[in-house]
Amino acid sequence: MAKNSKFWLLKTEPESFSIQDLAKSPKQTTCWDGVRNYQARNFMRDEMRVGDRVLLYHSSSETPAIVGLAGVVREDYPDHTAWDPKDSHYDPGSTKEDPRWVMVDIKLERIFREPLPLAKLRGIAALKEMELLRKGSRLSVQPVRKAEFEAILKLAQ
DNA sequence: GCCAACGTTGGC
DNA sequence: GCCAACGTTGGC
Repeated sequence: MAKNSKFWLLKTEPESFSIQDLAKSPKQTTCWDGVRNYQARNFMRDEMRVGDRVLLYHSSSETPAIVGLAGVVREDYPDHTAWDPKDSHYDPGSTKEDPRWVMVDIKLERIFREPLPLAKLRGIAALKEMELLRKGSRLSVQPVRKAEFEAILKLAQ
């Protein structure tokens, strides 16, 4: 792990793309497409770097939970799904000359043996200020503090 | 399915 | 630039 690597949490709805789907992907790698929120995009575009560590979170599922670990293997490049009129994330405002949305590639590192449910995380003192646990938090790409990341790894072992 | 908390859009 | 209306996210 690079010295200056940062930590992130990425949300996904397992019904559309789960960590199990990532495990079955070629090279266990996927492009993280479909992000259509400026703040989330800016994190991907301006701060996510190869080697950064990523927590994967299943949202809108029966038991919302952090389910595993991944790493950034390719930095920001245009999200081509924004150009596809048939894609649910189509954005006519994004052109090939001036792409509005970006994505990164992530590679699976591991699936936690036991997912860490939101309800459990709420009881952990070290995570009190975690963005994920903030009321009304909706960011699908969010930074995670080093201490938070380490506390979560500890819970997952 | 409900609804709180957001982000975006567009009239003025 | 304000802000109401609307759409979306996501836990419960």
